[in-house]
Amino acid sequence: MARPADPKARNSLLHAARERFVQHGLKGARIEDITKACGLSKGAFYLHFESKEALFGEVLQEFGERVRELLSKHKAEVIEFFKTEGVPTTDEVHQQAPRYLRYIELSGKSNLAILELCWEYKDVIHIMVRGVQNTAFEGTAWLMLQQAMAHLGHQARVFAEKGTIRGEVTAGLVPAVLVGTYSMLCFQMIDMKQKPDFAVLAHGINRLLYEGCAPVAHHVASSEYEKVLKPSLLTSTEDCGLWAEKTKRRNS
Amino acid sequence: MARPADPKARNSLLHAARERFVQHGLKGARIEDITKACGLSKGAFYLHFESKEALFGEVLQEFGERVRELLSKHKAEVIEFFKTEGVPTTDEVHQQAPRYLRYIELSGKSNLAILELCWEYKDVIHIMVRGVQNTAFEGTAWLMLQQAMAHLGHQARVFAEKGTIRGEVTAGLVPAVLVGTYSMLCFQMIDMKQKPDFAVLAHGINRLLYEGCAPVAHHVASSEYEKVLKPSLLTSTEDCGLWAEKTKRRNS
DNA sequence: AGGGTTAATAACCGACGAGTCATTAATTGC
DNA sequence: GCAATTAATGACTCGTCGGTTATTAACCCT
Repeated sequence: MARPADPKARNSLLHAARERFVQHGLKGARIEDITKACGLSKGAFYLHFESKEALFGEVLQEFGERVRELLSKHKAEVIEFFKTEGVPTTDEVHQQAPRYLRYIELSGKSNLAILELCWEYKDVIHIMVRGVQNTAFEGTAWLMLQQAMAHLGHQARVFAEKGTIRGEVTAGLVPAVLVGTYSMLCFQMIDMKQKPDFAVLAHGINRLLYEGCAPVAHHVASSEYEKVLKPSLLTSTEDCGLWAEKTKRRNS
Repeated sequence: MARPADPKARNSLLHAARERFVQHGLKGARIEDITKACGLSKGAFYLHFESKEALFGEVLQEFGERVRELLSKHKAEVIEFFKTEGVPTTDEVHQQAPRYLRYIELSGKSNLAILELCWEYKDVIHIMVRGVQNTAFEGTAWLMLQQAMAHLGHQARVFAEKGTIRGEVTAGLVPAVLVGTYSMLCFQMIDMKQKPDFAVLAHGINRLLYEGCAPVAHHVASSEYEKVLKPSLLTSTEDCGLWAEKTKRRNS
């Protein structure tokens, strides 16, 4: 009884929009360019989407759900591991004990999954980080990074209590290192034509981090340590307010 | 013979502009708002600056010079250290030997200086990263990050050759960890009202990184390692093209 | 075939903001 | 005080782009 819409029009618009957003940002991308790329007119866009922002919001929602899903799964796995196997001790880290290595493997698997997801949505990440000036999505990326850091900070605290992480390495530093590193990897993805071997990277990062955080082995003379380093560097080991405040700023 | 310009007008504009840029981005900040904040009219802006972009370019230039200065100074210091003291060995890292600790201290000092500089220009950094969509400065931040990674990658390679960094931790990973971590710290600065104790952080990061990268101690049974971890995770230790290509994209 | 319905078009409107420029105000030297 | 000069003003132009809408085209059903 009526004229049906081109079944692939909506999808085509979505695709073209994401592409333009990467190139010019959410604000910089012109609706007419998006529609033109699909062989449609400007008006057609509004038959399928409320606005540019609504389109991007839809994609972002999808990505967000995938991320949350992954994070809660990882959280459950870690809790399960701690419950059945316990938290690896400092010595186990130094000795490369099976329990430590199993934990690293578990952690690496989860991080690998996150990297894979980031690869799938690399354009969205790129847009979120660099393409949403003065839109409703301003700050979304930063919010997600902060959430990720909070998520990881929780875990780091467990290790800190167990003594797996030495006091010198501020507990708040661990999430920053992890999130920072993964961010760098994500930022580079947009320029890669083919997917690299994330497994190696995820694994390497975890080992680097955990072994780097491990306290100095008991058998090592700690006197050397005191002799060389200026004590002034180490007086304030508390969090120096760096991770305290839950930021709030910028609304255009 | 002529009316002199208000001597503090230019500086006042610079200051107000940076503030607005942080809040609304380079494009989103309106010239009239900037001038209004200084009690001036729109036209006055053009007596002092070619355009908004020119103003920001001036500030950025200044920041860039300070950064380059610091990096080249650090490079010289490291070269000097390697020449007079040599590169710390794996065992020295494990034993927390004086030479290793001196190197960490040197490295920490330099990173501290960088953090201090970032604090001074935290608004500029914020703008560069999140406030230059569709301007000539698009991608500047990313470029600087890449340069920093290249700079650090050079150093990491020296350590890799000496065996201080184990092959498993991809050499390219080290710069990503460092730059990523420092980026996270910089991103947080804009929301802090007072300067935290960067010395503790800079020191902690360096130790975490170097000790995390150190190969497993000789006396530790590496058989455990092989037993638990799937070999598949470790087959491709090469750079998987992640750090190869010198990106080029996005020109509006 | 043709009437009804909806997709799609493109000319149009309106807001917004960068940059201009004729005009006015302030300051200096004589 | 007055002429000369330049700072400073703000109304104006102009291009851009998001969103609207009257009109046309395509399609389905009977």
